[in-house]
Amino acid sequence: MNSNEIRQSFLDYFESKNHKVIPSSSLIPHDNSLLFTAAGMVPLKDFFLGNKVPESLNMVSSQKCIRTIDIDIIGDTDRHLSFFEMLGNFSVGKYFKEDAIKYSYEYITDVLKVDKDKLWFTVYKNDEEAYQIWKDVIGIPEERIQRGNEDNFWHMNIPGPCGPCSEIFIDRGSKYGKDGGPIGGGEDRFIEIWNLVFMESIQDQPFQIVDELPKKNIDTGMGLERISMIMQDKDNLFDTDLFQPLYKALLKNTNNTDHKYEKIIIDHIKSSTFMISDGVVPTNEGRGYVLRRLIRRAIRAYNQIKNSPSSLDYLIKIVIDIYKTSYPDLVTNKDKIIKLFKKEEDLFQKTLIKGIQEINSLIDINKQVTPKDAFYLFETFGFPYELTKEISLENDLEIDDKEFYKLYDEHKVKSKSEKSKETEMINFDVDMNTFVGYEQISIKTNIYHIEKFKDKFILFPKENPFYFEAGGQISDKGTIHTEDDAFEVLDVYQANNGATGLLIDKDNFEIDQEIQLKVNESFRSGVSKSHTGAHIVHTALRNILGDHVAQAGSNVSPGKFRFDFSHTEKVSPSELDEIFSLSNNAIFEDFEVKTKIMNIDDAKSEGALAFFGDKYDDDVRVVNIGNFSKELCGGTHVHNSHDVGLIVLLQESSIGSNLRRVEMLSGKLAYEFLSNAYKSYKSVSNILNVSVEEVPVKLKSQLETLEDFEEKFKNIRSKEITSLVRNIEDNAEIINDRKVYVDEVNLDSPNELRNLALQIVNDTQVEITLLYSSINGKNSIVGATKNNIKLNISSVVTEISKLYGGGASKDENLSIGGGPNNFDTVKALKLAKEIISKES
RNA sequence: GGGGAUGUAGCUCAGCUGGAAGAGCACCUGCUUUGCAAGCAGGGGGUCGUGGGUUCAAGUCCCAUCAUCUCCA
Repeated sequence: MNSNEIRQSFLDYFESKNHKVIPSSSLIPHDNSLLFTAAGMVPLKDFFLGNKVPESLNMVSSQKCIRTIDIDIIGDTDRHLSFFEMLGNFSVGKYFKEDAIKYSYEYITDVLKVDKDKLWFTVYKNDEEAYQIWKDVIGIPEERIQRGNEDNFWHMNIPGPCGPCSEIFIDRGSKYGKDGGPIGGGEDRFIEIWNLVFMESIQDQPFQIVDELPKKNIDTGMGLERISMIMQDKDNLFDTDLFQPLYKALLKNTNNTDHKYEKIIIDHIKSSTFMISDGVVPTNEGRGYVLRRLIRRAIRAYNQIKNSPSSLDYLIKIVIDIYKTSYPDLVTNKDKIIKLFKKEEDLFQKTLIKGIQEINSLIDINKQVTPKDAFYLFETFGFPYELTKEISLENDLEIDDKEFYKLYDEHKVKSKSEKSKETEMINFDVDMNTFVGYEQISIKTNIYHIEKFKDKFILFPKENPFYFEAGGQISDKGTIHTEDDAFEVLDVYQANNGATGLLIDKDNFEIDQEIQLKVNESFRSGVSKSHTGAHIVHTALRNILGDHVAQAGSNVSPGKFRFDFSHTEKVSPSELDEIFSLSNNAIFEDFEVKTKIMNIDDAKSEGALAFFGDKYDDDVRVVNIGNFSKELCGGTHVHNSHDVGLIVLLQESSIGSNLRRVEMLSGKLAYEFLSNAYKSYKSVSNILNVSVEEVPVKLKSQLETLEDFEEKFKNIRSKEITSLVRNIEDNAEIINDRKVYVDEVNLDSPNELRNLALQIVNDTQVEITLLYSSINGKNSIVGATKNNIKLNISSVVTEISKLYGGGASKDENLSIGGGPNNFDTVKALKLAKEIISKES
């Protein structure tokens, strides 16, 4: 059976058992606390937690996943992959252990036709129920059911749902290791193919069960790669049809075979392809950084074994070929994937060249490479440590690994960021309330729950019009009214089930009390203008710059908004101009803004943009701005594009490689900005005494005139100085047969003073000169001699400058000095002459 | 979010404890020469990223800011 057939048979089997087939969701999870979708249940989390109800309680999927925790191990083993597909069947409170176990057994033995005698099973140590089902209902001999400890208990490491699990293994026979079953036997012999999780309890700490879940869920996962390996009777994952085409193509371009490097390349190129396709861009932070590491690790491995300078992009095409039927997006995004990948290849090439330069100069100068040097190379230049070691070894230098990794760990600790306020988890046990803020901003309702929070209180109203910060839009502001009083809402909080509460600092409320909630109207309308504006700008950016533009974050507040997006280069002024005229024209088109709840598949097929990664949810809220923009969005918006008023671009900037940011104003703030700008402009036109339109031309000509005058002034000044120089020549005195001129002069700048001294010794018979000038009340002294004079003028100037509390430069023929203190100039110059007469 | 580094001529970069802005390549002119990075002589080209500050004096020190590279979370 090839892998496509296995995937399909799995979906078909469970569809026949009343499961709804759900599509693989994006690798970018909706939940921003996760880097990537790492399991089939990630997109379904809200259903399992009871926050939402799915259309069908039984579901089945083949979910693409990324796991990068052990990225450094990939290549060393035959088991680790960064990209894999998880086949899974799920039940939200519908069926439980017995059916889950029956289905899995039937699928494996009847559909895949795996030999029953090769199957082994594990259950959690005290899960008697599962044990009984395997033994009595299915009829598995007791010796092939083992009881496990923590490996057989699933939880998320936080307070929340948890439960035992049961795993299914296949015995690959004695050539893969010793007998004894999955627990105790050979790791490579007993391969885990399927994990069935029975989510039934609530824990407050890992393994501390405090309660039963009201509804019991089933969550299972079977790695497609592993089951393919079994079904295709291969030794390892890389020999399956999911990897073989890549492997064959790679071998054509390499000389010596090294399995480690081959595995790294094949695995990483696959995960990179999928990640870029789902909108990740190589950058220096977050998901983008993981992608960058994968790409660079692949290139580095390729450099070790390739036989000619070449790009790895040919493998991307093969990845797409393997997966195109299940993931047609790959084909659509092919050009984008290759473009971004090659760009990262080029960038890495540059960092390698730079790094090699640095390490060579270290070896040349210091004759050694310390662990500190190696870490410096790695941390500042991104130069791979193994490469540093290799080059050092070629020069008979060794580096202490331990010392290097010590520095690395120190750096990791130093980089740990402090928790921001927003990510604080609030674990209140509170029922869900209803958000009514799309329709109403003022409402009478009742309090159903009050929570003390630090020295303040959080009220939970049954119906809530306050928007909680999400999708970049900041939380609403407003007030709570009782019959005779009003309280300001200090902040909006959300409990982890999604119930929204209002923070106040007064303890004046009680459960069931009726209150009037009022969202600040102008605040809300300001935010809505900005949010609709952000959608318009998003579309404009995509229209002008291209479809690779994807939102990387946003911040929406009254009158101001900013939008971060992926883009590989600086946006040119003319592009910005186009983007903003397109945006403002959209405003003037009077597009109606309509929100509607629709099925996600329909939304997608209509081309709606998903701001962040999609999550599986049947119904999504889609915001349409005429036919101009269509986005999935939970935020608040104005009713018509003209309500935005105006969009002004403040600036475009970089926030990291391949990431740009635009900052904008909307509505009244935009008007005020332009109005002030116009006032300034108008006042400039008044000063120049021309009409506003003529300002640029007039200003330019004025500046040219100014330049002209400066030039002329310089000429006049230099003539003046020349005549001054002649005068000086006449007044020079003879000291020790040398023509010497020492005097105070009146000049405008230290530069002029220096030039004067140079002219005196270069253009006249004077051989030694020392000049003092008070320039803007500051003491400047300069001394110069003809080249053939032995006197070190620097020492003279230094001596004199000391009188003023300063110092001087050290050139023997020209020295500039000065000092901050007051001193009698006549005395100073007299002393200068004395020194000159003594030393010359 | 936290750390490290860089920004000087068209390009690649040097510039020490502050004291007259440099090299190589490229470019222009002339001579020599017509063969694999051609030689010689001369020349043009710089807001030293930007804005402040300290100082008699800042490419150099301090602060802010922008841009680029890079490691970590």
